[in-house]
Amino acid sequence: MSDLPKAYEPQAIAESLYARWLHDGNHRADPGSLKPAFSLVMPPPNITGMLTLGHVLNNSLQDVLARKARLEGREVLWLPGTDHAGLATEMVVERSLRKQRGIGRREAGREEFLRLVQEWRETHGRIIIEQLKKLGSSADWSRERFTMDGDYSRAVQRVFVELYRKGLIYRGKRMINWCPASLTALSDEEVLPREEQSNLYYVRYAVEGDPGSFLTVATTRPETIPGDTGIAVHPEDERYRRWIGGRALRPFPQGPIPIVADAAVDPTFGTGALKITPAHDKLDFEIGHRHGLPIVDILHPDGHLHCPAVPELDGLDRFEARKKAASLLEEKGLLAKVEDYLHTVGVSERANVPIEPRLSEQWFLRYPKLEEALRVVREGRIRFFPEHWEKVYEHWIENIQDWCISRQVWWGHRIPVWWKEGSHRCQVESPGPDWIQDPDTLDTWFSSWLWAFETMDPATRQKFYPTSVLVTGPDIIFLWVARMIIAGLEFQPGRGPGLEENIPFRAVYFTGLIRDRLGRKMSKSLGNSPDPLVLIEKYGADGLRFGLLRIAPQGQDIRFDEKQIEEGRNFCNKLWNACRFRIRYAPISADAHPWEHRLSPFAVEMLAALGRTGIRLEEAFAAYEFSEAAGLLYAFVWDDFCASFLEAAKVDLTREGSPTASGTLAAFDYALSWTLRLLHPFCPFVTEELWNRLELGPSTIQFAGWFGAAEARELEERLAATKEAALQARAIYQAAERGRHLRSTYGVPSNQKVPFLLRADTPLGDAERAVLAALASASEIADVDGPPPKAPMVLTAVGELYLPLEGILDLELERKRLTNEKEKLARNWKGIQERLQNPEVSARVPAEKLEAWKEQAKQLESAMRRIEDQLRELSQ
RNA sequence: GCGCGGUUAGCUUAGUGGUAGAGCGCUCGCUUCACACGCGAGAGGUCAUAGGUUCGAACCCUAUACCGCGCACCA
Repeated sequence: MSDLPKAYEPQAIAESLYARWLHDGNHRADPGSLKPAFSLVMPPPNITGMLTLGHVLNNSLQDVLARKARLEGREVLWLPGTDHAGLATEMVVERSLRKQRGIGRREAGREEFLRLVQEWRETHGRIIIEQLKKLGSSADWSRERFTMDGDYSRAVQRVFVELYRKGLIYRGKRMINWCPASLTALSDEEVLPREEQSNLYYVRYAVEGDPGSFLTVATTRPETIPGDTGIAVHPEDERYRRWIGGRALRPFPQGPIPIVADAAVDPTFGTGALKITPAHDKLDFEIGHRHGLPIVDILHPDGHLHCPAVPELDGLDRFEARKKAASLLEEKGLLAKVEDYLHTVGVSERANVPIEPRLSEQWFLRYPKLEEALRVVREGRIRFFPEHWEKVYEHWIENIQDWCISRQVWWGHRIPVWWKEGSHRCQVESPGPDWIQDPDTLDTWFSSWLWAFETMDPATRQKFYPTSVLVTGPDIIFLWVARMIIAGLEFQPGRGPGLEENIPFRAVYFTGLIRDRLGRKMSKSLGNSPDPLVLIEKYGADGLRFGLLRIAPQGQDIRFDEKQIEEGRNFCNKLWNACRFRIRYAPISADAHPWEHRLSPFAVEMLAALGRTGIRLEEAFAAYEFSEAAGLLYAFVWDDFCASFLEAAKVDLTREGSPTASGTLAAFDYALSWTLRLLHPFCPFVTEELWNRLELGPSTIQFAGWFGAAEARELEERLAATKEAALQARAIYQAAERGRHLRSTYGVPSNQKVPFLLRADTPLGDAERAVLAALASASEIADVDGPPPKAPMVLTAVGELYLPLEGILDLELERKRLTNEKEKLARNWKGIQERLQNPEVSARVPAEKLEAWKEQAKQLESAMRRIEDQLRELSQ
């Protein structure tokens, strides 16, 4: 055990510690273990992903849970992996293909393109995994899974076949969300609403057989006019009633279209007349369907117009066409007016372009087990933290739509359907050489919804499924969380048929979103997302983790500020230096029993604070309040342990023949040993390093036990007889603080030792007096019987403290200070008196509370009297 | 439009009925023998607004405003 470097240098230790943990297999989960199980599955990051602060937060939280569980003696499985992210990866690879060879995936061909994706995945796909290791994540990397692994892929296909046979998966021609940039269908959940400033065009349609009459329609999309096959008005709308059943003239290509009545039209919006383009709008499609209107598709899949009948528009991009259509209308005198209009458009999550509602033949899933999915959450078998996400979940389940699961994407799980001469078969293996497999792949989420159990072999499932908790962001509550619950209930991977055994997790912890200092979302384009690896480089993984977790309250977004990470690092350094201090005194005891020694009041008080912290920590963890837990530990280490106890210990340890010195060392070692373990989940590296350097126990801290509520209570019981001592320690700390206030008020510099005088309420022992002197930087603290002449005074919990320095007393200042103090006390006293004298209060407030107030008033009175005495003294 | 959160010191926030707490930042003083990634002291708040309940409200209720999020077929 040698002296420690002056400051904690995270870079120097992290790598080798992590390598040792891996080498020793410390994070491997053993399904055969007899220990109680604790398990998590890591939300698999995309293979295109780079580590973001969101990942840091999410994985730090999981690591805290995993490491705490190991310390508690549980068998932990934290199962990691990556997600193939069909569309995202395909876009990334296609982009680089275009850049390098100037061709798209279609020119390259399916086989060649997939080869390139594989290649890309091998070189880039695990970057984020390596980054997670730098964070200290204690996942069981030997079990790393990938959603395109052979076994996993087969499971995805088997599940498809199973659901198909149950009649839950079907093929249908429906209105779906089409992404014109990625050229694929999307599910409703992958379409995000975005507010856009656009225009509302008022277009005049001539009414057939009624010369000079026009029906004006308000639309945001004049470019879809060629696809109009009708006009709809509300059946009760008096303005248009006479025209129902008639026809209007479509401006281009010119032609008559029927005017129909439909209750879905809102007569109060726009003009109350709606142009019907059944091929390009969901509502229009429904109305068109009801009235037997033809469907005219005027868009190519890529969003360019396909309408040879209107050459001016044909081939234009949809946004170009919009402008062109407006000017065509203008020319024809059919554009009544244009208004500015703010509205919401659906945007493709990945490609970030407005989606097109499009009629298309796709595969759909009718969700099974919805009743049960609702029930397991309502009945608390799965608990959400924060709780309010339950409502969001319920609302989604109750209004659920069939899931469009096919994608016109190559990178992904190929749909297990085989075609021959227009007929198809659904099975995993090919039915024969002349059968052709469906070209489409499955939505990536159709594979991730199996993640909680298809990543586990039977033995692992037996031990670890259902998992204990899922830590994830609320942005994927539908995409992933809800679907995983449904999958668990439907496929029943658990030990038995009960709901309880098949839910994928018992709790879901939703993290907050990390925003920048100005409250904006982190995004690449804003350039406001710091690189976590740079932060790790600067502050260490421990500093980053602790700093971030301390400011991440449950359920609230986090405003990120690098200052807070700096604080995390400073905290680690504080801990480091407390250990550095300890090493200099005496050998450390790995199994200290402070209660077997004679203890100073300061040691008692610190141990009591440890006990309090332990109990509150347990409550915080039970409620998944991680920032609360980190805050408790921060306060204990910084305030109770370092600022108070350690400073007092300096006196005890340097006093010749102090009878409490051995107790102070024992208390130090005992508290430090537990503190390191309590902090280990938050700061794995520095705690492991210190644990080893101080030789506090076995070769790794990771399984060294946990200071839970039971241990905390046991400690409190052992200290029960010493409550008085703890109070005394607190009184001395308070007196020292008041003394420093006096010094500061009179401008005595910190480095100048000055004598104090004390009129003590009860005699003060030498040891306590020495600590008070040290904390107040006093050269001595001498007893007096009465007020010394003309010396500034403060009231303290141990008596009146005077600073009797010749010539420094500023009478005016001192009078003002004391008068202010008295007034403050008086205000306080008055408030209590009013309460006590109010008959309604005494009638309602419990007696013990009244007693406490009376006691408080008495103390205030005594304090005021003393200040008055002093004021009188000064004016003599 | 409906629903859910939030609004406390310059910033980040704790505080679910009895005199508003912390960290950062700021000001001042300290190379005090663990730590300047530190130590000490101080200034700084009509708890978003308006009503209500209560002896008493940051806290409970009702509106309003602003911010964020979810949901929704008003073109």
